[in-house]
Amino acid sequence: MRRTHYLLPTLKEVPADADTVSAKLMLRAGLIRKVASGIYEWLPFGLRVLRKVERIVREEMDAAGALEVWLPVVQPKELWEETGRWTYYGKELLRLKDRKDTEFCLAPTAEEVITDLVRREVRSYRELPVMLYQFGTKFRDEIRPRFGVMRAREFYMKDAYSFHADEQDAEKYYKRVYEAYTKIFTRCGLQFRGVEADTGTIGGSFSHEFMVLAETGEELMVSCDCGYAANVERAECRALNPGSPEPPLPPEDVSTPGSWSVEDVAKLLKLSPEKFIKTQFYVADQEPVVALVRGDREINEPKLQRVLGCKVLERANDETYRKVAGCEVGYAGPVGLKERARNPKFRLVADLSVKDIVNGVSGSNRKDYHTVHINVGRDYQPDGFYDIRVIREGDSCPRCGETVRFSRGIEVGHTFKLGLKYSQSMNARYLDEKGERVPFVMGCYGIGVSRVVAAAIEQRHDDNGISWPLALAPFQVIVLPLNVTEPNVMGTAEKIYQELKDKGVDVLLDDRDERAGVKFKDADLTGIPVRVTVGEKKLPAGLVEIKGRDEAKPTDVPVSEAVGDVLRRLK
RNA sequence: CGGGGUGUGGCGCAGUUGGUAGCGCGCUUGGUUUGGGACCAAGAGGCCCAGGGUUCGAGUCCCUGCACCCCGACCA
Repeated sequence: MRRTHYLLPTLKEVPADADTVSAKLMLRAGLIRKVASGIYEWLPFGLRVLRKVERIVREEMDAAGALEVWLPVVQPKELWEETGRWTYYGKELLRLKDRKDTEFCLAPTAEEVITDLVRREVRSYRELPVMLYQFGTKFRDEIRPRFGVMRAREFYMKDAYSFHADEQDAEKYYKRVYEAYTKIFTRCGLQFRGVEADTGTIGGSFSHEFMVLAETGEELMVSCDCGYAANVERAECRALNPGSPEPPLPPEDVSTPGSWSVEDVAKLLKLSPEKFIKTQFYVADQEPVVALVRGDREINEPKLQRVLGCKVLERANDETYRKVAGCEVGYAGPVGLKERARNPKFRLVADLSVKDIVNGVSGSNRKDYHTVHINVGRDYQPDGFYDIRVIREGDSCPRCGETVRFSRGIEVGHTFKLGLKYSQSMNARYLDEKGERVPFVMGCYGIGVSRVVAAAIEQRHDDNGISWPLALAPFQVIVLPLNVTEPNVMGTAEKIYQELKDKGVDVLLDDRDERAGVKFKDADLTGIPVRVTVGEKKLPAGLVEIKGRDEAKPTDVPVSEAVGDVLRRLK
């Protein structure tokens, strides 16, 4: 491609509304332009990258036995009502009406249509398993779009859905997709990690997120040398090391007027927050629940929800709190709670972190008083000890016990074992060997294609601009004649350009009549991996300069060997 | 949805007590330059977000919208 015939509008200055590095660079390097909040145009240069990602994803999905389909963006209300998501999905679902006032939505995902398709077309166990996938525009009406295309409202995604006769087959297939994802992100040249993720309200046994490692990432995860890796939302926690042993003392109420937060009371009583038992109130499917966690820790609500097995988990309001605790908000504690409670019908669950607290401190269920020297078993007994807290710096690995490491990442892929959620609610069944109609076991697997592009930049850039991994680079090579009016220079550049093109290399010839500095700056900004510079300085000696985007200095190469040298670099 | 901010050539911004709009970059033309975003000269390009009001006169003051950005809440 010749630069003079290629729309590549680079910017010296950064548009004021770009927030992250990748958003700034995508605008400056001419990949995208913004049309509205969270809605972008992809220019030729950006689209090339998107297509490269798409191609890798497609090849690996095909290799994993998935079949590509094309599903509608505009989807009828009826299907979404079948699963309850027409109401449940909330405002993120963009709804619209056609001229006859029939209601539709713009697809944020495609479980409904795909399940509908498969229930109509797949009838027998003989046809299973079947995995279908598509690339398509998704629309999620995010409250606050940001980070450029990373959290956009309209984005490009690959979504795959598999249908199986039983759990085992679904899990087998799940692993296959996991491996395909690993290949995909490896081929993309990204540093990434597959981590255990929260299965959320959907349930099921498996969910993994694929994170591109980047300091600026939105997601926080833990990992360990033993191979354990998980999103902090999901990461399992062990019981904590008990402090130095001490004899249990008799419980005692102490006056703490006006202080109720762990922080304030700890200061007042000159005790460590680790001695505290924090008492939090929830409502799980209408039923009140009291959860205990050590004073310096936080309840992990998704975990609590899973332990309780409830559909909806909310923080209790003040009224519920008072009703259950029988006291002012802030002064509740586990001791005598069940006896004091006006409505004793609630569950009391404790995190593993409170199990070993000796002579602990908590609210006394009486305003302005706390109880000290509380001990499990003697003073209170929860219904059970569970892992319901958020993992924290310094915690140990749930597998091997070593201290876990924390890192940040960008979620680019998510694999999910759905189970029967959609097949049951949509009555999608097949006939098994015994002639019985049984629901499909399903899995779903997404990759944010447009997000991969942003993540690659977020991971690989420097002060001068982008540095594309070879596999994603819009052009692999840029040929830079420094003076296009000099026939020797231009002729040599043309020759190298043509030869590379003939070899099937994606090559850009910067044939603009611009000063050297402008071209160098643009080459760096746009991040093309290999640069061939043809200039009057070295050409009389029969040399051109070849430089990798991340190399500090160019290498002199004889003109005759230039193409060969470039090709070696592309391997 | 709550709080805050910003809307002025393509981009980044300035615009005084209200007097009819400017700078830098970019763009066009000519010249000089020519190895890391050159210089000189001459140009083109504006319904100052929209609507209403105050005023002899509004980019500027006052209402009302809208858009965009930031923080939070929400959602997963």
